Amino acid sequence: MPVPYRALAVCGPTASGKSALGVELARHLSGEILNVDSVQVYRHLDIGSAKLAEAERRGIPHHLLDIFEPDKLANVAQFRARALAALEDVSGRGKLPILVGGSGMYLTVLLHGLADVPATSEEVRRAVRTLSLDEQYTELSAGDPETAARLNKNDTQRISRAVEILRMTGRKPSELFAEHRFAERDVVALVVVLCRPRDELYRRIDERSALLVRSGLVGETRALMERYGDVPALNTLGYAQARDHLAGKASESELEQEIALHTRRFAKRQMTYWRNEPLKRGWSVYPTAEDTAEEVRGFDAFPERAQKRMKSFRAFRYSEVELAEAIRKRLLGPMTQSEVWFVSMEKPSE
RNA sequence: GCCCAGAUAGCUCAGUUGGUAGAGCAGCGGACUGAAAAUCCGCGUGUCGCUGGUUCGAUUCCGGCUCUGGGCA
Repeated sequence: MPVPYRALAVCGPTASGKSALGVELARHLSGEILNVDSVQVYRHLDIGSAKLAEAERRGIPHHLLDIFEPDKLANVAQFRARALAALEDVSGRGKLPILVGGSGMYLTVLLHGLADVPATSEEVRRAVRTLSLDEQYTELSAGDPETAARLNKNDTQRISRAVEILRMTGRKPSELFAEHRFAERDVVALVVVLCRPRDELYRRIDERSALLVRSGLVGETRALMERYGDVPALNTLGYAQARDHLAGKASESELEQEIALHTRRFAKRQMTYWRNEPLKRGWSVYPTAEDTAEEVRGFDAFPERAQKRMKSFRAFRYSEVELAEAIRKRLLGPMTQSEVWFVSMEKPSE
């Protein structure tokens, strides 16, 4: 087996400033950007997915953007294949690959691989979907009681997928996943998770939502709908709300608020992911209990009582230059497994 | 200035014939193996405006005060 690729990753919730930070770090560390965002991989989904404009990329090469057509459902397996190729390319030219994006599963799968299951078959998928959810769940319960017990009866996507795996392989998903356990180590990454106090993050989300609408999200959505129809790629943040707006379900001012609302919820799910994923994957986590680091939470936006229930990230506070220097030093040393740094920036990077 | 109505969760409100309270939205926590910006699960988070009085006990009844609407001047 070849030596694992080594990479830097910049992750964290949406609107935290990952893209801009990635570009800055690429400039300091002689790196190139590899997109790890499940919507930015689509061609023509530009405004709604908040792709960096050419000028904002500041001459840094960006890979894995615009690699799929909107009417062909992208998936994490295809992404992984393209990403490994890009890693080889960038590493081979002596540049540091910098993985930037908010799609947690895309990063997990890039680093740890996927269970050995054949690609989604449209035929099987169609056949499974002719069944009601109850019928699918019954079939799953018979074929793989363990997976049926693990999944909630309402989890349409996972139940369908599990039944597809059963039918395609004749094997239980629970066994296939147990054999794999994300045990591959094709990429060893230093994962920087960008943290912000929640009130600050939510303010940025409000601003971004307004900006998307002002920049022409509705027009972009209309054009995409006319060209491709109501494809799954448009069942995503911003586009889904713009679609409702076009269908007359929401006014323009409601649109902005709806986008902000759904974006906040998404950001919260991302924070849950990054808080909990590193330990599950066996990554080293910094800061440790011994490190002096500040707590990052929603200090100001919520009353005392709410704070008690809100988990915080302990994070190192860096300026961009200090962070780049710390990363450089770390990457010079040996790294046999991935590690994650929770980091907050001294100065907003946008 | 006077009259009326209101003041309960972050917001809009319900409720307690006197035994410290519950809905919606917002919010918070979690799951996650080929749609992951998707999909799904769990959780009320409270000085019942302040202050006296009555009472075993007041968020509830009574008085005063403050604030917010509306009306009359």
